[in-house]
Amino acid sequence: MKKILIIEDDQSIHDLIKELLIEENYQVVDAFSGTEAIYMIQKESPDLILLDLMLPGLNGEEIIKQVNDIPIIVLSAKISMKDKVENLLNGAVDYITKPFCNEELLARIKVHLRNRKKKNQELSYKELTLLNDNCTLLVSENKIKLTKTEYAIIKQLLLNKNQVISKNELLELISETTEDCDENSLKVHISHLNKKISEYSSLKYIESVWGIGYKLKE
Amino acid sequence: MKKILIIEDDQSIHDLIKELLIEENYQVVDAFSGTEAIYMIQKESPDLILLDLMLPGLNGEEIIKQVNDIPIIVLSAKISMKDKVENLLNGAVDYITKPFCNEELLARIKVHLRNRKKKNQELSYKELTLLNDNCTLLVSENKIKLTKTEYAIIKQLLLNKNQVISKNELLELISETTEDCDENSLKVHISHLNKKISEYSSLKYIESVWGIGYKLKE
DNA sequence: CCAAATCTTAACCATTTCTTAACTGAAACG
DNA sequence: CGTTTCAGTTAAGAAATGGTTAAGATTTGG
Repeated sequence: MKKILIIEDDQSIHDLIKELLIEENYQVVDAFSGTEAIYMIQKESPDLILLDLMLPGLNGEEIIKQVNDIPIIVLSAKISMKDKVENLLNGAVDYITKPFCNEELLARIKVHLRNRKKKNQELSYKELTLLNDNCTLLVSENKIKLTKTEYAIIKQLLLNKNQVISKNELLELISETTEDCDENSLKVHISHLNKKISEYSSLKYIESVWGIGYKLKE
Repeated sequence: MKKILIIEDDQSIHDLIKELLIEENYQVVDAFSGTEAIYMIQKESPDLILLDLMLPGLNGEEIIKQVNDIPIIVLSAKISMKDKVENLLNGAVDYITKPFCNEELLARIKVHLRNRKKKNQELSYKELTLLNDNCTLLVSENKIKLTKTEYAIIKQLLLNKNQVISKNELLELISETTEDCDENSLKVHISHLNKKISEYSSLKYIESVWGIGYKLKE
């Protein structure tokens, strides 16, 4: 499921686009100002960005310059050829003038998502780095091969660093990967994980919180 | 120097565009009919195609369907949204309605050449080189003949070297070539591929990642 | 329309991973 | 201090996955 960031301060237009995208089964994240946009790009790393040029805070042109590897489609009421050409040359991949036709927007979104593979973003915490390949954990440069369940578990812990995850929550979160996993099975997986990590690190990374669940050691 | 193919039967428009592109230091090749276009695409393998839809011989829509990995910008007087959307979905990367502004055309050409540069990778890896003929893989000078499904599989693996591709993803990617392929069938194809490659190489190139998918051996 | 090439199906076995369950140790609590 | 409950470790067996092969179905090319 592809993730699209809508950067648009006009609430009604924003909602309109959002509804359209959700109907087409895209995951949508929102930003209503330039500064919020930069934050959301880093936090969510969307697959594609729809950008209105006139924004409070940082303006659209600045955002285009700061983003490198996510396709940006500019949606703008500015129809001057100078704007259009400049933004395309600066890094936008398309420029659609408002008002636009929904079908055309959707078609152009598909064009730019086509063939694009999701960016390789890595999760990390201290010496640990989880690669985006579903099976590798780095412990300070050393590659450890994980099973898909172990990968799912450490991924959730890394996504929630500094927080305790209850065992039920964790089981729920990994249920897509590993269906029939109960608490007993979970503690075996955690044990395996700690054993694998301890081969390359003196820290015991996964800590249990008595009666509640697990978290990464501080 | 990038090579652009202009497919346009109207001589005056054709010349206009050609002049514009040459001024911008592009190398230009010409086609004035659909059939000539197909011939020129094979002979010249241009980096980008500018395509007028209404052509003698094969029409533009057919050309779009036949071309896979060269970006096509449609230039058309047809302004109906249906045409626009259909052609974009069928494989065109952009659609500019005539009459158009020269600067916009140049900007959009740059956008799509830029995209292609990022995407375009050599289809080779260590001793392996995949020829562009849909059926030949070189293993250090030795030609191996592949079936179209085997070709599609190794192509996707080469396009995603250093990454694990899940079996579902792989099935999705080759579905255009081979429709009714399931996981069982896939593992047979992979087995055949490894067998063929192993005749000329001691490395086992296609590695399975247990429970996840496949990747090329590091 | 036939022969050859290719693809899918299914069975077999080897391997990896997961779960189960028993045992041991530690924390909470009266 | 002893009991209870939870956590960690371990090993064994169950289950799932991958590789190989061959047979039959389907497609392709002459």
